[in-house]
Amino acid sequence: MKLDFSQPYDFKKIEDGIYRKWEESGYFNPDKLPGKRKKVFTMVMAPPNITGSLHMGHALEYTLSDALARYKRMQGYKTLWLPGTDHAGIATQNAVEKELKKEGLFRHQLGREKFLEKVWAWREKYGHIIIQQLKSLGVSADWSRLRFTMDQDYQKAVAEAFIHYYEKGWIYRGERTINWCSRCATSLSDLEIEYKEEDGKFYYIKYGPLTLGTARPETKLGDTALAVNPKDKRYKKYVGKEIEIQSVDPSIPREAEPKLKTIKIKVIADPAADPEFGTGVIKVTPAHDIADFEIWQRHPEVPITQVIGPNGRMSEKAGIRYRDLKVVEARKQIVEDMQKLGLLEKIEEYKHNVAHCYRCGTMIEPMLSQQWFLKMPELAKLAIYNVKKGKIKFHPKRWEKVYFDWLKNIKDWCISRQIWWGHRLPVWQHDPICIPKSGGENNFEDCALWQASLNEPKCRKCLAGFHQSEDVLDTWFSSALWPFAALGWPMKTGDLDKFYPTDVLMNDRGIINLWDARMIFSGLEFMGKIPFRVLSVHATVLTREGQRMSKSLGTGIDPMELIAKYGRDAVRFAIIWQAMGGQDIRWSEDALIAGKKFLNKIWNASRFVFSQSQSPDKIDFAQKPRPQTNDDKKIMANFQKNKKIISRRLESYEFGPALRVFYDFFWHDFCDQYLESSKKQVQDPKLKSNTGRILIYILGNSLKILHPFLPHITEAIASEKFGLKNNLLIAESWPR
RNA sequence: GCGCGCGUAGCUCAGUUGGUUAGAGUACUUGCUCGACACGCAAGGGGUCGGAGGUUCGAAUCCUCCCGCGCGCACCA
Repeated sequence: MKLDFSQPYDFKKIEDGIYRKWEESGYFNPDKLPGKRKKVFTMVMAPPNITGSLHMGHALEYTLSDALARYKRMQGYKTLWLPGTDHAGIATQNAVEKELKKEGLFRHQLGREKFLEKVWAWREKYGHIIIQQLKSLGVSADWSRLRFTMDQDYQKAVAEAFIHYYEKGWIYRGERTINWCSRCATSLSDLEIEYKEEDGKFYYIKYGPLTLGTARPETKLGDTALAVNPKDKRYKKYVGKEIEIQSVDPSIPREAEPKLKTIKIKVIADPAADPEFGTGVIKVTPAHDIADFEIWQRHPEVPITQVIGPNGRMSEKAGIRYRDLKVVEARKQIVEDMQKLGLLEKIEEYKHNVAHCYRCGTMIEPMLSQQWFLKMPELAKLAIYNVKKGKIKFHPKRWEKVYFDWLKNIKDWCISRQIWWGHRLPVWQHDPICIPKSGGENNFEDCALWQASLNEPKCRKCLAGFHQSEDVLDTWFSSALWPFAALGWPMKTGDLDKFYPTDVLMNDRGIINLWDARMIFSGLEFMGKIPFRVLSVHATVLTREGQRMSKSLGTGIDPMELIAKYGRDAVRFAIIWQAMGGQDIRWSEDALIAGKKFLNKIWNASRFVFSQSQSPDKIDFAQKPRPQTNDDKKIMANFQKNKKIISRRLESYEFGPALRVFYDFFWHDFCDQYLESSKKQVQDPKLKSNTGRILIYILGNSLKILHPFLPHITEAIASEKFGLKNNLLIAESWPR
């Protein structure tokens, strides 16, 4: 490629082709970087989902990471930025199911194996799109080390981790009321649900002598007790007694008029009942409410009735009157029935937060089911201790609080999911568990084994045969191993030796607990070392109006469109320009204009400088010229000063301020002032050649400093016009 | 309910431990096509720094309260 400085700056002509040069050089691979490079710098990329296409959040994260990686590379570090993609269990499965639906297919019609074939085919087809998009941003990751969280080796790592926990006795199987998404047909952890405030109704229902309030009257069919606060004097006389109440008879067919039925229900005392709220009486529905389940654990004598099925419809046990109705339909029906029978005292309007699936938005149905759990107390302790001791630094520090708050009140992690796409649990089991329900933790040893210990394919207790668990692991269980599993763990690889622990992890605040915390305790547990030294939590990109960018809301901005319109470097400029710290960014198109103008400025300043030296060869700019005039002294000193500030800013992950400082120097000090005075200086034969050297020196070194931010234009100019030790700017050393 | 963050020029944002006429980008006004660049240069208009108190010789910067916006967490029956 030949640069034509007689033409105005055109990003299309300049940027294309640069990326290929870098890839061909091999410099993204730390082992192929020139020079001695004793110091090592490592980052792992937060692996994007294979379902995804690049959004502004990615563009921000990867641009900042890339700037850091390039800076460190130039600083002489053996720099590894390890890329990958995530299989993203539920998200990907949903995407493929949607695709199938277009053909009128449903995953159960295909069966597990066929369905997984479809997912792999889908991954082949779409999984690389995001990689291409990353490349068009200029991401300097080592693609030769690209990993996928469902690679063969990675699957081994996940199984190894599971077995490790299993042998420690930290994995158990239990029957619990968990968050259930009836659309995805799987359990979800607490971190995988989102609350939305919704208008609802609050129903006051007569229970014999008592009245209680509830937002979910349909779960009344699964009530097995009433609870009051032990200190509540109003209800003291009922505690421990069974009371007789009139209730709706669920055995009357739906077509017929509702009838009353007399049932008995026990009143228990439990601190979970708040005397201040409602009437102070609550119904206990352990199978469909997580808080009620916890009450049940304190009162195991209370029976459990499951009246809602995994499909989100009322079950057999709800009685023929309600059976098969969707939850909301059943609610309508039972309210109507109770009204007719005079059981409903009053209805109030109220607002409350309703849980939804974070992947598909369906309302969460708490549901009793058998799941696998990982005990968290010891792991949480490790994670807290190491951050408290400062082994891992959070930037900005305030995010530590979010991390500590979660870990301090940690609950055991529900790690099983009832989907097909993911890491299948390496356990062989029979269903249901034959140990009697105790409410506590089930001793599952007799009911499940991991493969290696499976010499007796029958349960010692009930003699039932074993089969491999149908469940897969929570996606985050495998992501938690990323910093070391991506480097080859559990094998003892050279990479693991060289590159673990990593230096910096950069990501959005939304996954501090979902991912970062889990990497921290996993790293400590399996490697005995923290997975990264610094967690840099970057801003979230919002719309100009301050809304969340989202495809479904139509508020998203596609970075690829911006790149097509403004070019890669201009988009990077706009991102970094606005990345002023942890503060959220209200995306402003003005920054793109500023970027465009700045690139034009660089181009034209270069044109001027090169017009001063007609050397046909590549120009040497390594020699530091001696300043002669006052203007010479000023520009040389200013360059030194600003270079130092940039380094300091970058070391503390202040990308925006770093860029702005140098923008100011380059535009005003160098172009507006020195370039202008140089025009006079070159008239003087005594100053002419030295002035030329200063122009070259400042320009060449400015391109170096701007390279982490604007890699394409700087590389294009420098690698063509300047004599570089390794032919490319990317492998040059940072100015001294 | 608890916690966190934010409210500074029309718009998007800086403003490091309190200290001279509060800055940048963008937009706007005027002049300038002089051999890097009109995606430019030079000059300029525009802010009682959300509000009210307080500390101080001095506060956008520290303290208290209030108002507005955003986010996170909570056993929300």
